[in-house]
Amino acid sequence: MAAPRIIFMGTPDFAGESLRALIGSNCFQVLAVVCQPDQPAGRGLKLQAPPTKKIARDQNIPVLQPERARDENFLRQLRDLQPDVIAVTAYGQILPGSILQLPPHGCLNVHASLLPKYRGAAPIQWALLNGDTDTGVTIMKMDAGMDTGAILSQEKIPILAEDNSRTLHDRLSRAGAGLLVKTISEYLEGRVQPRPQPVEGVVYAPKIQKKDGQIDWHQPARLIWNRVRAMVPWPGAFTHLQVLQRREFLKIWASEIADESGPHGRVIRADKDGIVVACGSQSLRLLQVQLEGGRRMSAQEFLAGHPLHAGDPVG
RNA sequence: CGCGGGGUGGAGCAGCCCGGUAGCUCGUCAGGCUCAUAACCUGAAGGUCGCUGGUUCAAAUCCAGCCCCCGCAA
Repeated sequence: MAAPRIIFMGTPDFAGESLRALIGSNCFQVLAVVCQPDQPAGRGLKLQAPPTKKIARDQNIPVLQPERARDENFLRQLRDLQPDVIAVTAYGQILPGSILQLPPHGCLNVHASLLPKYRGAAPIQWALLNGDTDTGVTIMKMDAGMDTGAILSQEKIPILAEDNSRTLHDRLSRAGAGLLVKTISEYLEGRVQPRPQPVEGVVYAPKIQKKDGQIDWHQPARLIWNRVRAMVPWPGAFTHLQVLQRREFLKIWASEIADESGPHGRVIRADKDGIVVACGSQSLRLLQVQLEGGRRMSAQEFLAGHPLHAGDPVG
């Protein structure tokens, strides 16, 4: 049987892993890669090519970047490629029915959670925010709803104490990529059937916003710790610090829960072992921080130039 | 030309506005104290002050250009 004809739709690094796996498996003909248009990003707001576009370019695979996924010309281009199936990973736009129904075998999607838990844009962050101890990836056959498609396969992945959204993202993207390659083959050969998602256990994981990084020191240390882990690398859990008459942003990149307690939002102790800040219950030891405009550094380095003492307010 | 902060011994910072002896915390090394220590005390080493040019008797400090790092915004 000839190699299945696939179109890949996906934009960020998470998708890049899937794309690489599809190409690397040598089992498929990747006809085209569809991703979001280049966006102004970074300092200076220069146009940046999405990760998947770079991969496609290196492999001489045609790239399509429609402004809107339901654009007529774009749909015609897709149709002309005559895909057997479309693989979608973090594409970034809702796909209209006209695309979902375009390939004979439909559209398969990689989602970074064990559906129906965490439908939506930020499944990884929400798993950490909620302090889950495991999560996973799901391959589903897409339908018109938001991550409501029938499940083809799932793989459970443990969440470690030292995980943050970045590390978990990386692990899940690799797991998703592997599972995608395996599942597509089985699906096209008719060896797996889509199973509707359970009606129980639906949880939504809305997009994370900048303000979600704001730390509320009234909360128990464990919740704040979860937030710190969830907000790496973006937007970063942040609080404020009085520095030389000025209230500055302080991002917290790594922390651990400590037992000491005190008035919340106050420094309990600041030494080589970290900056201990009292929370609603227990306290949080800040291990790695970054002041506005500065580099990310260990608490010890930070303290060398920004002395903090017991009782100093944070937040 | 999106907005803004910054580049000063190994690390983190002050000094810059109002030019003129290189400062602080930590680390390193040596010595001391101690049963002992990452604790404490004493001392020492270590810097072309991002690069280039300009102004000046004199530039970390003022001016111009360039390189690099970071926050916001996306």
